Amino acid sequence: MTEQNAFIPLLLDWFAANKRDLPWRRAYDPYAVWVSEIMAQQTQMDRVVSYFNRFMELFPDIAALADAPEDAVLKAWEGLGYYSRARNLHAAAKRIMTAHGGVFPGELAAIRALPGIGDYTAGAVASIAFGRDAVAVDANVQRVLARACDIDVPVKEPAGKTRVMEIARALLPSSRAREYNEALMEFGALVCRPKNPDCAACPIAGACQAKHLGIVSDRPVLTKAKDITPLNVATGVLLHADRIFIQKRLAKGAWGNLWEFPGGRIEPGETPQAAVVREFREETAFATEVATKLAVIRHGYTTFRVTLHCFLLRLAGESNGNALPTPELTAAQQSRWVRPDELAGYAFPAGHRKLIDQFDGSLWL
DNA sequence: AATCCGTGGTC
DNA sequence: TGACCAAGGAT
Repeated sequence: MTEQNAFIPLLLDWFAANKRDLPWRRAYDPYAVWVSEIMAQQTQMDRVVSYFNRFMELFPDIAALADAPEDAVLKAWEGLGYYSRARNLHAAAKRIMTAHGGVFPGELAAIRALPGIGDYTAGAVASIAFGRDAVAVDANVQRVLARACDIDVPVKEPAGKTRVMEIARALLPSSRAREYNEALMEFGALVCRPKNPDCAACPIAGACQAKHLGIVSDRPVLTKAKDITPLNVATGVLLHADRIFIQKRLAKGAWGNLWEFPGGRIEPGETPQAAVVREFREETAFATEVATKLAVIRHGYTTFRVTLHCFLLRLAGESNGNALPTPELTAAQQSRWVRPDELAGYAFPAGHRKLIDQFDGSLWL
């Protein structure tokens, strides 16, 4: 791919005139750039900004983040998904305090060695925050270069990934990596979009091979998407003596270290009501019964499409007055009986958060 | 290499 | 409505 680095200056000009006014672009402070890059993984910048601003208010610098309880960091991340990012961010802040004297490292290798930072993020922070000559190849860059240079192999597979990386490195204008990387990504997000790319307004259309060949919609070459699995799940809000039972999930697996209401898959032939009672018995050893059905919530996560049946539960049989029983936990690391107004302070998976926000304490007290 | 890990927006 | 997909990383 030696043909055209001719379009790079056009891209840099386009970026200078069209870049969005994002908060971390004010001073390009390494901590702010780092947080923004972690938050932006597998989502879009527009969705990140409000989280970013709140995060920086709560944890204004690396020391504040390192000193914060992990629960507080996860609460600030609630709704963003991929919560290992928040756990790794927190762990990395602690490591920067101990191993780097509280100063964010400026060398590519040192950045890459931090937990939660891979090739992309290391290149992004090194270039954007420190001006290093490093590439940052994300899905935008893959798409833009696949179209501009007509890459005919899937960019998500090793061969295509390597190809894009080589091109990106070859085109990198020395000492201008920040603008270069940001320009490629911003251009991919705003003009050279996955669907409906705005070729009519494209500043590099004249140099785009896919455009020239009339195959823009065939670039990048996509790999087949994974099948979506429907999932029926039951969960229960156990209310006793004006308290609600919640448990903290295990550190590993989905929603690690977040809080939740007990529940689980509805087995074939099983009613949602039976499932929630069974799950409560298995996860807590509590004997419960359904008081009312609260809601049916639909939401997706990774490759699943969940139908979440939500119930209000009470303890079955003689409940020993207002005493709050102690569970035998099998699927959680700890549990609490909390007042309904305290639910707002805990980080829940999105499906459970939807349930909480839907009732907001109005029904269960 | 393949799988896991969330969520919400878009068309 | 449902399939696709986004400033990825860890194992």
